[in-house]
Amino acid sequence: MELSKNFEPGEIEIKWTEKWKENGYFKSIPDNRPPFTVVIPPPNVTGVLHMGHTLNETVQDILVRKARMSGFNACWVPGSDHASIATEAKVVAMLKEKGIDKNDLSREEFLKYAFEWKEKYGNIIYSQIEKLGCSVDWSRVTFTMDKHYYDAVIKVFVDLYEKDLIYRGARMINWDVAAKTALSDEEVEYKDVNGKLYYIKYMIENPQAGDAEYITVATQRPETIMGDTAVCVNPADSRYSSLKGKNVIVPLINKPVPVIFDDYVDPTFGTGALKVTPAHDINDYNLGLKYNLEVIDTLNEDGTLSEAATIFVGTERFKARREIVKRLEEENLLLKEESYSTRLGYSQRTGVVVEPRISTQWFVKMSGLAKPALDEVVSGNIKIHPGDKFLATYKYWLENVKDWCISRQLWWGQQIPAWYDEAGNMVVANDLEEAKKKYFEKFGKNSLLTQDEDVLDTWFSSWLWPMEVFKGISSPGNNEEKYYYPSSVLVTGQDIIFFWVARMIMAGMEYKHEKPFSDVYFTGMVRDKQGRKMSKSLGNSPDLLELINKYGADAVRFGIMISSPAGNDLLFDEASLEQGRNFNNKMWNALKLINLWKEKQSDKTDLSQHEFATKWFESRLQEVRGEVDILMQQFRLSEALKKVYSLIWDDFCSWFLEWIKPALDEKMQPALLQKVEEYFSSLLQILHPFMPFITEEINSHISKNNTPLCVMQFPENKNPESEILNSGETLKQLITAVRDVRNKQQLKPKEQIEIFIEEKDSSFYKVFSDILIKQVNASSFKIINENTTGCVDVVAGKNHLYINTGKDINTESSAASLTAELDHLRNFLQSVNRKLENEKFMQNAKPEVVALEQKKRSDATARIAVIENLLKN
RNA sequence: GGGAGCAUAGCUCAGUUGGUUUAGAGCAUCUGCCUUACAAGCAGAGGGUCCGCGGUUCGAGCCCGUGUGCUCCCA
Repeated sequence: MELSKNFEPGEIEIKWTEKWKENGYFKSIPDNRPPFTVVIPPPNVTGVLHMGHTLNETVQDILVRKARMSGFNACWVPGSDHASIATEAKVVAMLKEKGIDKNDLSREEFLKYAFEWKEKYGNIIYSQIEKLGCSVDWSRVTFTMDKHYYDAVIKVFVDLYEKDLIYRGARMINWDVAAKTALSDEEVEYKDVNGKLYYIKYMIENPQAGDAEYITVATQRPETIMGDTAVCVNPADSRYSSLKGKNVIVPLINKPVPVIFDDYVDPTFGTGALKVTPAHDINDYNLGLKYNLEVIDTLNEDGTLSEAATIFVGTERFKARREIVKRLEEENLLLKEESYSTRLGYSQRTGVVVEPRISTQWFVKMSGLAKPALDEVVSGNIKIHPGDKFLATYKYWLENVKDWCISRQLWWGQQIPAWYDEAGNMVVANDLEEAKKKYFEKFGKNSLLTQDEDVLDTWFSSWLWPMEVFKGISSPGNNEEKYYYPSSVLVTGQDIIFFWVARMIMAGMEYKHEKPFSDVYFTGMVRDKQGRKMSKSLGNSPDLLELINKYGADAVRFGIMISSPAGNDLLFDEASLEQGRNFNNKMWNALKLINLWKEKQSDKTDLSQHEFATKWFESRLQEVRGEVDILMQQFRLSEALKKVYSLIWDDFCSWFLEWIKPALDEKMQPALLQKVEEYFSSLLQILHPFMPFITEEINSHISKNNTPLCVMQFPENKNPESEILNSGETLKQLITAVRDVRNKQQLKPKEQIEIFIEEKDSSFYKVFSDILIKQVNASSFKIINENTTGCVDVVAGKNHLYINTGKDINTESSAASLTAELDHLRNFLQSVNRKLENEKFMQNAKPEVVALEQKKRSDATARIAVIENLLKN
């Protein structure tokens, strides 16, 4: 069969995707094998895969494929979450384009549009996961708004409410004025910004003669002054002691408010006088509670000034600030402006500045749930990788966790199962019918009940993910759950350690009394090659499908894994994808070489001349297979891939294939060819979890076995023979050293040389002398006992070679390099001798360390003698 | 402001309880090659004050202290 010049991934990827799917290789049903369960961190249904996902899914696929090939019943559950805020925003925008205002729709109508939208766009993400080669079980796709999932979320809400772990109350919460909903603390991102501090006059009501007419209050937010209900100073601050019992006049609205005295105020900050706006600042709110102050909410839910503000009603908050500053100036109430660096909270979802707002919301009590989740990780029952980095963060958060605000003023999501009568009496129940029953039991009457309008935070559904994908909440104790739960590894980004990971552990401990996963592997963040975060606004995030089109999925997987040290951020550079593509071609060309050999086979059956090469390669294979196993158990996937890459490119292609390559006029022995194909197939098997498509494709050309690699089980690994590995290393060293001489002497490839080696143990060299001769284009290789003249001398390790190039030799440059090496060796020997002559070293060092130093001394001494001898001649 | 992590070749990183030839890899660089699998390649080479300073030790890239720089988390 004619093979293309280079590997062409496109059609091959489609072919193998189909084949895997048709045969259901990734479908998992419980059986006698041990399970290896992974649940995908559900991406937003609205989204497309970005590079962070790509890294994540690739890591999971590598682990899952490796497990599937190692005797496990591997089950990787795909899915997506409904992403309340993001999706609702997209649907609202889509409706707007159609000329429909969300406010004109009923909840049911809106949800109908939302589900239509989800059906249309929600599958993009799945096709991308498939394109990447992810071996997920498509029969298990789960969406956080599926019927059973929805019910499970409601069930958990009701249960936690009945356990008194959920409550409803008015609290200061983070308000997103764009999405018009409450946010949890974790959804707020703080950024340093340059703000301004405005110094404003608050006139004193009925000042006494000789007293000041006003006090100066510094504020960053003049637009909130209409909500002021007091001015607070420190009781120890002598500047203000005369104000006891006085009122001051709030500027612009001319409203008198009391001066209160509290330690909370820092006299050294600003002017030492604080305006108190209980509705718009958490600290002011607490002061308000203490001093029983009125709470005046001067903002609407969309961030415009409310009726309560009385002036600038309907003006957007930042515009209102500018207008108010202008008016204060006009009225001579603004003393000065000062630039001031501060921190502002931004909504993670919409990017707008978050408003602290008093609002009645639902909360989960966290402290009780946090304890078991903390213990599980601290005790090592759940292992975090890399642990040194994240354990402390995890601990700190759980030890200081605050209650979780779970209600959102949206429609897209699980509607809170609380029902109210007209007087505001409430029951919590799984559905209306149950609510009616409970209501009657509680209040002794029937009444018209209305369900809470709000939905639950998306994380309140995804924290059940590892359980409910197996229906562990909606039908607990079912066989699937028993078999697959707890899952094996969770692979996710470190940015959602609190949002998701910690909460999943809480939920798992609460509902299963068992961890949801045994290991957590945190991948780093994908940055561009300048180290900047990838973001839409910077436009530095490449399109995954374009990359796959350009390089192939295997090359994308390779590129992202090779530059992804465990847990560290990854600097994404297309050059690494190129490296992956080149690697594909390298393997493709090895296949082409083997195919050429197939076409002209000899009838010879004597393999003895290739015994060294084959035995050596077998041992290398075993050695690397063992190393890769260990690295993968430690989640050091990048290093494992590097090992396999080098085994294939260097050991197999550059060394082994060249060593056994028949001369131009010779044919290939069938028995040798078979071994080559076996080795290649083994290599492809080791590489398969990393690069599934090309490995399947090449293997299908060379393997007699029809089983695809994705389900082919790894053989039991044997121990490599260290002696032959050592000999192989020596042989490589010799070849390289002689080639270096050839280069330096500027020999043409076709010019032959003679090699002599000085060594007593000739059998050591005999086993590979044929290979050496062939690899350096020598006419002969002789073992001698004395010095030879007219040759170039080479010292490779302990081996001393003489090379007759048949040309005049450049003795000067070789003498210079020998002298340099001699210097180096003498220094080295000196440092070794210092150790060996040190009594304390001899007393304290372990015997094997001493022996090693002695060996270093004798080796170095021997080499020095060889070089000195050379330089004499 | 509190806490964590990192600093090794031009770049990205390995370097195991302190001792393995006075530090390794990939990429990049340089030199020579159109050698019949592969120029998206082959062969070879160069490249390091292990961030600074101090300490512990017979011995420090590794342990301790301190300074500097960067990154992240929390308020």
